[in-house]
Amino acid sequence: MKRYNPKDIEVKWQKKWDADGTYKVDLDSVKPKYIGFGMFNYPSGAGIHVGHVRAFTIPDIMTRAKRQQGFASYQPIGWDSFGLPAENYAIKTGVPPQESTKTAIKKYHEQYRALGWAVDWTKEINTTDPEYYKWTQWVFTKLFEHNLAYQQESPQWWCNQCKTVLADEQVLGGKCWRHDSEEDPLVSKRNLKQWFFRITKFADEMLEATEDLDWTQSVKASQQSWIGRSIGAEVSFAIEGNKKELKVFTTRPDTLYGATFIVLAPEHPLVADITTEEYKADITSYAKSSIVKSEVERQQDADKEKTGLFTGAYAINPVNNKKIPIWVADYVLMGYGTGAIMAVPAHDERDFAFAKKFDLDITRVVSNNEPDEDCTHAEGVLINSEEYNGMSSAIAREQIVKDLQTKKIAHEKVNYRMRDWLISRQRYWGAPIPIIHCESCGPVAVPEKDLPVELPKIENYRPTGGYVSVLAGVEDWVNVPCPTCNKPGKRETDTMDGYVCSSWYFLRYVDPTNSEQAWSSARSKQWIPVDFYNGGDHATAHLLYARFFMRFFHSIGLVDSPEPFKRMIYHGKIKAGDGSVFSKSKGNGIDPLEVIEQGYGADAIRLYEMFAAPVELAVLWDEQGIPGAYRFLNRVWNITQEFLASSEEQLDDKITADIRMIEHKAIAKVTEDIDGVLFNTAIAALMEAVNGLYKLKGEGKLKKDDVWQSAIESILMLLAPFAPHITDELWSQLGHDDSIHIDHWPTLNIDYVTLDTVTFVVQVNGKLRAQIQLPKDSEKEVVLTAAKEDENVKEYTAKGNLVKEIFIPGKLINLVVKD
RNA sequence: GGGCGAGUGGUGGAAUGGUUUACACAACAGACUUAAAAUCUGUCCCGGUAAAACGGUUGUGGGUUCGAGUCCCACCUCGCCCACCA
Repeated sequence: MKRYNPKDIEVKWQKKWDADGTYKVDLDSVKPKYIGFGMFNYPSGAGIHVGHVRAFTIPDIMTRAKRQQGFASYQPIGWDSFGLPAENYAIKTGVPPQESTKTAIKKYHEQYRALGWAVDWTKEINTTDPEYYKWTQWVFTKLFEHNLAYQQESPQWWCNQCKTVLADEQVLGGKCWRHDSEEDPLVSKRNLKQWFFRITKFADEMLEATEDLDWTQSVKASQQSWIGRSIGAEVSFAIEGNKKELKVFTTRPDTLYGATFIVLAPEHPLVADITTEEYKADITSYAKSSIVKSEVERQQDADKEKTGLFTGAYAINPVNNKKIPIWVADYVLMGYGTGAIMAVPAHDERDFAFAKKFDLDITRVVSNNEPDEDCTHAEGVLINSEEYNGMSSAIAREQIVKDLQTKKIAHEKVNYRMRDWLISRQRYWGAPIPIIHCESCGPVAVPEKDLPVELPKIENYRPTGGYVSVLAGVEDWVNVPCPTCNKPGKRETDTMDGYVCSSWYFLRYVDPTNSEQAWSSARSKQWIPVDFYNGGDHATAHLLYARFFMRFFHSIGLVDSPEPFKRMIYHGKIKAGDGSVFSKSKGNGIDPLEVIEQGYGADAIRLYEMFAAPVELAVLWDEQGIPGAYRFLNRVWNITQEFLASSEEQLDDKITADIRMIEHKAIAKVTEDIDGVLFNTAIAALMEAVNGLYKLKGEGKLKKDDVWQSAIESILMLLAPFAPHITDELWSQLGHDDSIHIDHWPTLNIDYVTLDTVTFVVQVNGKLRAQIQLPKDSEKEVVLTAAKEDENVKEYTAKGNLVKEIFIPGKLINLVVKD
């Protein structure tokens, strides 16, 4: 009997799949389509560890199952290969990122193949390939054409280690997303002229659509909180002795009578204008230090003592014409709302803390159950608000805005937490922004015929130290004629945020070699949205960006769907046994190739990782898990060998029914669970089926018979998405010439899993007292009679009077007994 | 502080409002073996019993129900995301 040895079979099948093009999809197939994959991978020098295996096995199973079920199933592959690690490596070693990226990708190829992931290598893409970033640049020019890409000078996050600005979404807890460990410093702000994409234009649409997405709930919640819509009003306050008006945003216009002072952000343009001579020196230095001080330091600690200064100026509260002081404080942020607030200390904790510290008036205007001396955010009934007294907060809120609106003092306003997407990066290893600056024409997009704007090869990658990229020093690249007027112009020297490349790649996947267009509409129509997407890291920003791009493409008729990903799973991380995260810096990542080399094989790693827990949950790496999975595969192998070696013999009806029951229960459960991405229970069902067959084998009932063959083949087909190598091997040993992975999925026959006789549970007062075997469709009276005959049931019903019977057909009867 | 989610054996985890603990890991026992590994078979929530019966048990307390791990309310703990966003 042959023994299960993954080393013998896995490489053999990987080669055969490659040679046969088993996973090559025909993009113009007439079969129903299915496309699924994990989030774009960055090919780092270290390769993948066992944590990544989970991320890529999940879509592998989904697309494999669909391929077996007769779909044109496509698991694409590509590399998100622009980025800082390769550039930093170049600075250190002088090896061009073009080369180190290629080397890294090679290692990934080896790992991906060894794990048996069914990707279509013939359609591989790579963001650093000029043929790809040509179209990334084209996307930029389209956005520019539609006024959704613009330049603006403003204070921006600056990571001093990356030597570049960062988008809002790339700052986590005040630190750069690439430098967020404890020893890393906070990012700071620099006033720079930068390129932005107007993502906020779609904020509302995206928010509305989020609820209906078939995505992991926590990811949807993240999307919603990032977009952060709040509905309120913008109210204008007159400034005493100044013609200009001061606008504030508030979500609580019902508390307007309680606004006892105004607070401006230190950067607010009116600060210089209104500050009186007496306070000018102090205010100027406060504003200066606040602006230089990173905004994160200002925000970091909500419990921090409030700081601020009086400007000497007063505003007039439009509802009661009261004179209220205008202050400057760093707890008000220029980037949100209007950069100015009406402070209502009685009903806002921050304003309350500020008022207490600087001894400002506190006027309660909402009455509720909260104690008077505290600040309360809760709603209630208005007091101290003249004609609005007695109104509920909700009604007053609308009424006050309505009344002020007629005087053009206020109007309803919706605000978003999300800011426009800053995409400029002052680094070399990115896609150049395809803009030429011309003195007479301004910024001009590079015409499509001149794309791509290729990255020039350079010798020294070290950033200049200023706030520009090294590209600024490549003179013969920078100096080009203006495409419009032909006068001398200069190229934009910033490159694009890597997220730009990864926000549209799924469209390139469905038309990877198109040299005329980024993608054809026929292809996007057929294949997009993506049926199945999964990821586990940096998901918020990437998903927002990809959704934004799709909405933009949709708005100009380039795609049919406004959403990129129909179904999205956010899987939990795999952590080291001690609970720490696998990481390069810790050096605790386990290379899956090592585990394969130990002899367990790729199938066992895959199976273990899918079986350990539901996909959304974090999992601690368990050394014992792989041998466990290997043991199960071994049982599958051995029973197949024993079947092949067994003697032919007719089975009796009882055994036939038992085998079919085992087979079809597994078909029903595994098919359903894969569809629901419930892999751990699908695998458990397969184990149960194999255990059932082993039991029959132990009783000497394993014979060479069609019923046995069918059961074993069904189990192999159901196991194939999880363990592709062993199943294709056994499939061929069972006499098949074709691959198990294409168009082979067992069909459920419901009759085989329907029993004529079932176990009825008999309860007395909800407690189990007996189990009786009866025909499945027995009437209540029959079950009741049988139940009453049971000795144990008799004992309990004798304790009182039977007042009621609850009957669930085919399942249960509950006798309710009372004294 | 806000939002989302979760608390079930020694462990990872199962469970359409209907037999709690499927499947596995670890542990223990038996078979095979000179022996070990591998493999096969069995035991495995707590109390109770020779074995059953029986009683208790899904973070805590209450509620709805014939019946609650599951639904509702309050509380405790943990995880993730957001957070001086007006």
